[in-house]
Amino acid sequence: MSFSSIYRTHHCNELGSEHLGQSVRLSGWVNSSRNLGGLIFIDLRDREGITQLFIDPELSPELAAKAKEIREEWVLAVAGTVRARPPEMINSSRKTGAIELELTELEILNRAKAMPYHLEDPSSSEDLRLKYRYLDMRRSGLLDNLRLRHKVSKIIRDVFDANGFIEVETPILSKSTPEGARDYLVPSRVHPGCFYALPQAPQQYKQLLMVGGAEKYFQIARCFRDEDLRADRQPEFTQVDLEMSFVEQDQIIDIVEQLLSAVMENVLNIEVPRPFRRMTWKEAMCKYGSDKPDLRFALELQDISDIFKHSQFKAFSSALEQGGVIMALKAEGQAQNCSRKMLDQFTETARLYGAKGLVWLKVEVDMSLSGSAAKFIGDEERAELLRQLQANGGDLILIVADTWKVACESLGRVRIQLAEFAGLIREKEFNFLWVTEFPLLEWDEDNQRFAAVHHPFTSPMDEDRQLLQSKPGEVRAKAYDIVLNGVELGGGSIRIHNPELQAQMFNCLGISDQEAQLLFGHILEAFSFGAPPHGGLAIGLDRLVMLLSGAKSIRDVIAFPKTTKASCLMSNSPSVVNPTQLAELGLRLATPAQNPEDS
RNA sequence: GGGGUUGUAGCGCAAUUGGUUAGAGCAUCGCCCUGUCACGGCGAAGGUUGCGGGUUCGAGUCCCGUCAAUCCCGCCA
Repeated sequence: MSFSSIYRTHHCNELGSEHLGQSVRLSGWVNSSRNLGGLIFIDLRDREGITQLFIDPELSPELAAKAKEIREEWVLAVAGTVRARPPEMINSSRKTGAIELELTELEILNRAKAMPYHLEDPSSSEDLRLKYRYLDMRRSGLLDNLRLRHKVSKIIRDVFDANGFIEVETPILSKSTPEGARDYLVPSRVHPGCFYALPQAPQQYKQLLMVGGAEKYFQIARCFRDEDLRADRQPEFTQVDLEMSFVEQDQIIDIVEQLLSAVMENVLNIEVPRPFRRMTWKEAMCKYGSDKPDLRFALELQDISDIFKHSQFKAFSSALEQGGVIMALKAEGQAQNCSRKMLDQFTETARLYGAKGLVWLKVEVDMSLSGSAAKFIGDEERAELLRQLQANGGDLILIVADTWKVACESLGRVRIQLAEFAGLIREKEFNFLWVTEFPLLEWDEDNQRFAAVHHPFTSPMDEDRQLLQSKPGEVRAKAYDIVLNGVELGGGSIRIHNPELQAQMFNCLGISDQEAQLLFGHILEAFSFGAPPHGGLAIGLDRLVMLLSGAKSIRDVIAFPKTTKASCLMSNSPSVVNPTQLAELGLRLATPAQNPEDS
């Protein structure tokens, strides 16, 4: 790679003892300057590193005069001679620390105002850093994350290419569909009253590419969802999207494992054992209380309903009477470590996720039980509980009695909190996991109908097809998620390519033939012209890079992210627009505009 | 839509729990300094305590509302 131009012959992390005596040119920003009166030092920084510049005012008074006014972050082009530092002045913490550049020329390419905040201060508030994102990039390590992201994208493209995939761009101006997330809408000028939607995912296009015979498609695709944000959710984000024809689940899984292991090997130099572990959704929920379990620590939930079939304890008996379950989590040796305050926090977590409460029991040295509900537990129940959980003195037992879903999920959250508290998580591990056999449909209480867990084109498992009419809630889907360290990295499914099955699916979802035609007519028509069996998957690129870089938020791996209120502090978007723009689009505001800038 | 945290000088923080003129550091500006590397020394300037109400003789501090950032719940096929 050549850096050579009229501005520089080398970059700022390049010069060393082997360049002694050479005349070179450098350009960059002033990282810091130290004027000692009789000597002037300037640390010049470019994206590669820092080189110390040196001026002796006695030898070059005109350079010294210029250097005197130089401030942080000014842009300089300099020329000089590489010379060795005195041995005791070598800075071993810097690659270029053995040398310095004795200047013969100094050009100020640009001045800079005083920085709005200390660029290297990691405690700087995030809103300032977002407002001055371009300054944040200079020193905070953000640029390193963007480089890492570039590297990941590059490897992904290489692996896809080597496997015969074609990268295809699909439209950003797309069609709104009622399922799923809220759409971002774009008004059409030529069709007054009509709107495009920004894609939540390239889902339909990629299936149409399969009908078109592309067979192996991928795209690093921007997706848009107008929902409330989180540390791991931005209104626009990037998916590594893929789709293949004439395949079943195993071929999709294989290519994704190739992608991820290549990324791990090339980016972090970590070899990931393949094939990745697989687990059914049911097992994940029962054992870990999550559809994206973190397997960097053990701690499995256990169903202890049978032990308490005749329990006198009302919290247990009423849950069972209502068809619920009693789930338990045993934390080895944690009875002493967990203070009352900690147990209260666990209880709060369980409640946050819908549980009515959390029962905790400490196993004493004599194998008796103490804790909130100990007195409601009979001797026989106690013995059976300790036997099933293989509990010993000093263990802590946490119990939730509720509906199956609430009991598993709430205790699953407690499981994570407990692991963090007790330091059980193997932090350095990258634990990949496939979760398979997701349910196809989920009962939607609000709308009193079944809704697709994945999306309406997901194929049911062949052996469960006959349950579609009788027990829709029990049908499993050919759907699979890839999970890394408790984070859902991506998911996909084998799609329905058979028109009758698709009609049956719409029927289950309560979508009439007419509605289906209106919403999905184009894709249904496409499928009627000979659709190949196909399936695919999408990986959240932002989340993947976040995990690889160790960042706490996907904002740290996105060049210009938005805040939790979906605004950009740097450009002040969104903003009000000119009335003529609205008029052109045939739009009139029902509520007065509230420009975030004004408030 | 709901809950938590935070908001004091350009920046990150302090202010003895309601009591005099809101402080020191970094940055800025001026002067000094020959081996620094977050150089150092001396000096100056810098404030409507996010905003709006309220309680009080007195509010940065207590109360209510509001705005912003952030974390979480709902939501995210």
